[in-house]
Amino acid sequence: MKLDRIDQKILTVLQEDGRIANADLADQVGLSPSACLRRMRALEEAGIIDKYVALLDQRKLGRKMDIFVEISLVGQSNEVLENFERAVGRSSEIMECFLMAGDADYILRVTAADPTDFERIHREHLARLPGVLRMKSSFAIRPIVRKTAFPMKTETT
Amino acid sequence: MKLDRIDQKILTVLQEDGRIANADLADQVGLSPSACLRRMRALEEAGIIDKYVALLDQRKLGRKMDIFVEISLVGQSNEVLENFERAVGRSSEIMECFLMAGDADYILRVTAADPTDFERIHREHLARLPGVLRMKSSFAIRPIVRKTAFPMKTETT
DNA sequence: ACTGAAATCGCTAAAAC
DNA sequence: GTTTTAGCGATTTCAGT
Repeated sequence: MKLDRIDQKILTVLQEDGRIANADLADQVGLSPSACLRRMRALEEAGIIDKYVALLDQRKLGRKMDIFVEISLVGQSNEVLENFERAVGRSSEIMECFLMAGDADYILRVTAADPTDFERIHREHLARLPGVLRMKSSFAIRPIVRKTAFPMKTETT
Repeated sequence: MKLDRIDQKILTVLQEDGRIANADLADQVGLSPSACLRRMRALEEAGIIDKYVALLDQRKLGRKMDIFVEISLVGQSNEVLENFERAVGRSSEIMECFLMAGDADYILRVTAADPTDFERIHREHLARLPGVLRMKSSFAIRPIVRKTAFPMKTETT
C-alpha cells in the first residue's frame, strides 16, 4: 500500500488522538469528511492502523517501577524457544519481549507497583518461564520518553 | 482515586478498544450508557486515562528493526543529565528512554526500516546526543510481545 | 477512480427522575 | 444509577471532476 502526504498526515493525527471526530480530522488534513473517512477505513483495512486503544497513566495506577530483564536460555532449539515464547505470551505482566541478537537471548520489560510486587511477579511469572538458564534484572529509575507514535517521513526531526 | 470493579472493567475494555461506542461499553460493564459515560469522563479527568491513540503496524510501515541502545554518560551532574534528556525528548526517532540503575546510565529503544536507515538514525540522532561516553547497540531479531495494556488486579494471569 | 455534497441513521450527551 | 430526549456526528448514497 502506498501512503501519500494526506495518509501520513491522517496517521500522524490519529497516533496523537485516536478518538478525534472525523469532521475535525478532515479539517486538519484538508479533506471533506467523507473522503477522510474513506481513507481512514482503507488504512484500517490494510492493517496499517492496527487498533485504537486507551493509554493509561502508569504512575496513577500505582505501577511505579519498570524493570528490564535479560534472559539466556538453556539451548537454542526450536522447542526451547517456542516453549519460552508461549509462556511469555501467556503472562499478563510482561509488557514487551524481544528475541535478541548478541549477549542475551531475550530482553523483556515488566512493570511493578513496588519491590514487593516485583517479588511476586518474579516468583509467579518470571521464575516459571521454561528453559531459562540465566536472568539479569535492571531497574529503571525514571522513564524519560515513552512513545507509541512512529514518525512519518515528512516530519522527521 | 479509588477504582472499583466496574472502573477496572472499563479500563480493561478501553485498553483493548479505545473507540468502542459508549453504549457497547456500558453493555459490557453492565451499566446504563449515561452512568458509564460519567465514569469514563471521571477516569479521564483524573488522568488515569492519559490519552486515546491509534497504534500502527510497525512492519507494515516498513520499520522492521528494533534496536536497544545502552548509554553511559561522561558524568552524573545534573547539567549533563538534563542536557542529554532534553536532546532525547527532541528526537522523533527515540521511542523509549529510561534512566537506569546499574551498568548503563540510560537505555533507549529506536526503530529503523533497515540497517541503512539505522545508520542514518545513528548519525543524525544518536551520535548527536550530548554527554555520551559509551554506546552499545543491541539488535532485536523478532518482537515476541508488545503490549500497551496494563493488567487490572482482577484479571491477573 | 477519487472527491465533495446531501440525507439518513445512530450515538452521544444532558436533562429530569 | 436510570430513563428520556434533543442534537450532533458518523455513514452511506449520489453526483461531479
